[in-house]
Amino acid sequence: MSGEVGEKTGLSEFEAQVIGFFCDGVKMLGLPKSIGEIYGLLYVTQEALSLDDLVSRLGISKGSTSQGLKMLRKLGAVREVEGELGRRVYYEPDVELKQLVGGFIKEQVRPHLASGEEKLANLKAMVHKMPGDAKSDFYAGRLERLGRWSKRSRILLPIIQKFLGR
Amino acid sequence: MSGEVGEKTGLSEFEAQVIGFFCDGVKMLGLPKSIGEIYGLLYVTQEALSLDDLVSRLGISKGSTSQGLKMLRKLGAVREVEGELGRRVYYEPDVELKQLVGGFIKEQVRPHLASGEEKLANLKAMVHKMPGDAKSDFYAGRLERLGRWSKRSRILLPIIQKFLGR
DNA sequence: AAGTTAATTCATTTTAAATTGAACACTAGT
DNA sequence: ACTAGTGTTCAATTTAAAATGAATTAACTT
Repeated sequence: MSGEVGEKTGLSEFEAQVIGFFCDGVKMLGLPKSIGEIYGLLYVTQEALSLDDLVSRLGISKGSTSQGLKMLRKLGAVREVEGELGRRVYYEPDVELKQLVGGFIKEQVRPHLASGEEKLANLKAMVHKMPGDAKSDFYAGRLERLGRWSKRSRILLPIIQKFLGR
Repeated sequence: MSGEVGEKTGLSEFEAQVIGFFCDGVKMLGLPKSIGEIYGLLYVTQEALSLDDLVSRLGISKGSTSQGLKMLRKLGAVREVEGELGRRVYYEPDVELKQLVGGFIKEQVRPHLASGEEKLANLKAMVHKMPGDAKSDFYAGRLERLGRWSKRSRILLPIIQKFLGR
């Protein structure tokens, strides 16, 4: 038995399945399973949940949960809500696809694209320093093409966001 | 030292950097580094290369290379070209972004989306069998929303493809 | 300021994924 | 049908990523 969702003590079959759904989803996006578990449980739960609620219901460690919430906050996928009494923080999910995708693009996609463009610039500089022979012409052509890929991707992102925002 | 590109024997600094560029790229897409190395070397090389060429220049195993090429073929990211003499197969990269994205969507994205929709259908069935109380209404609402996410993603894919195809 | 509860950090452990390489399979040539 | 050259498969290993949990920090209470 391999792909189980924690010890899922006290999770209904329905809840466990929804959580599994989100685990698959975040895996596809290259995020850790725990992120899917946390967001998944928040998504199927009407009330806001605290870190300790998540730990005890999901049966995962406090450390994972804390880190998972940190990431989810950065992605704008959860928001903190006022805890009734005491200083405990409660979380609820942001359920707007627009927000979720926006956060993912901003935090995960754009940084990679940016570092790629940086590397590309370095490579172009390297080709410039080469003797201008047939091979360096070939290289220049290939790099130019990569530049076009990068540019298109950059243009595409806001289109995606616009499409998903209503 | 951690993020090195193979033993890169006989790879020029320029080639190694281009390969690194593609390694980062495929990592972002959740594909193994070896895929990036193979495609990367094909991308910076004017001549078509055989499996053995890739093995010896990249310093990775035959097994990885064979599996990597298999995946790249399935993605439509490389094509076989006639080997001069002998029965050896030579590969060159498909450098059209349209093709690459199309293959990735077809092979990696659509299957996940499809299995997600399947799971969603199961969940909807589960809610139907529940007593019609406030909680099941909440569940139904959340599942409906997931359905909209899924539908939108499905509609978005061809838009992306159209945008990237010229 | 000592005590209490909540949350974070991070060195270690665990788990999952990718890589290896030897055995196997296919094809062509002799 | 044997041999040599190519390519694939898959059990075992390695590597990278994620999870754990004890120690630490922060925030509040009395």
